[in-house]
Amino acid sequence: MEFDDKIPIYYQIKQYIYQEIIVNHLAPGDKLPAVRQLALTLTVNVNTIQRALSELINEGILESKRGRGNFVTTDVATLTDLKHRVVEEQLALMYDRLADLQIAPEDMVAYLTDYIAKRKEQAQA
Amino acid sequence: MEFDDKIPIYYQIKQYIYQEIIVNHLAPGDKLPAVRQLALTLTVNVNTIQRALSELINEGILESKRGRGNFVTTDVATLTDLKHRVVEEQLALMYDRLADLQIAPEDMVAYLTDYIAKRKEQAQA
DNA sequence: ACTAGTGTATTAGCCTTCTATTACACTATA
DNA sequence: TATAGTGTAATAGAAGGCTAATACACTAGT
Repeated sequence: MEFDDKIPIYYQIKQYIYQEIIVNHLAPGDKLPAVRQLALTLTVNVNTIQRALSELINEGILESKRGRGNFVTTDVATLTDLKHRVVEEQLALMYDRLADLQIAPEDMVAYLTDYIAKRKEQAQA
Repeated sequence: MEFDDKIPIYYQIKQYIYQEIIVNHLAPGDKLPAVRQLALTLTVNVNTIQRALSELINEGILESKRGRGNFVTTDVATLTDLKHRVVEEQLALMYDRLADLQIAPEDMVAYLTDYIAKRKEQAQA
C-alpha cells in the first residue's frame, strides 16, 4: 500500500479501513486480519496498526476480543452513519477547495463533468 | 488562519499562496508581505514561512530579491500552468476518493449536485 | 554613513510519528 | 496442559516539523 508522506500513516490506515467497510469488503461481524499480518501486508510496524485500530475501537467501528481478534461491529446503525459521514466529508472537502479557488457551485458540476470525460478518454488510450 | 494538524504547516502555506495567486489576490510581479509580517499574520515561525517560500522559489512561482522582498514571478506561462495544475489536482483527488468508495463516475455528478443543493439550503438557514 | 526594512542561515530544544524489540495476557485446540 | 494464535503494553531511538533566538547579508532612503 502506498502512503502519502504528508499524512500520518496510522491515519491513512484508519481511512483505508473505513473504505473497506463502506464498500463491504468487511461486513458487520467480520474478523479482521491479525495485527501482525496487517503489519506485514501494509509493511508498517505493529504499533502503527495498533494505533489505527485502537482509535477505530474507540469510535465503535471495531470491537476487540483479546486472544481472538478484531471484528467489525455488528451495530449496523454505526456503520450506516459511517458511510454517510465519510462520503459527505469527501464532498465537503472538494466543495470547499474549489470554492477557495473561486469556482462557483454551478461551475463545479461542469468542471467535474469535463474531468470525468477526460478520464474516460485516458482510460481508453 | 486555521491549519489541519495532520498536514505540515509549511505545506498548507504553499497551497494558500497558490490559491492567492490563482484567484489573483497576488498578480504577476506583486510583492509579497515581508516574511516577518507573514509570520505574524499566520501566527507561525519565520522559519516555517521561509520553508514554504523557498520551495515556491524553487518551483519558479516566486522570485526572491534579497533586501527587497519576495515577488510573484512575471512569467505568465508558469502561472497559468499552476492554475491548471492545482484545479486538476483537486478534481483528481475527489475523483479518486469517490472511486475508492465505489461510486461510479456518472453517480459522482449526482452526488455533487445533491450536495450543492444541501449547502444552498444551509446557507439560507 | 547610518538606519530601517528586507531575505537568509544556524543552532538548540520540543513534540509527534514511526520503528524495533521485548514482554505480557488471553483464547482455542491438539 | 502445552502450544500456536491472537491482542496489548512499554521502552528506546531515529526522523521530521515547529518554535525561539540570534546573527548575518543586502537594499533603499535619509
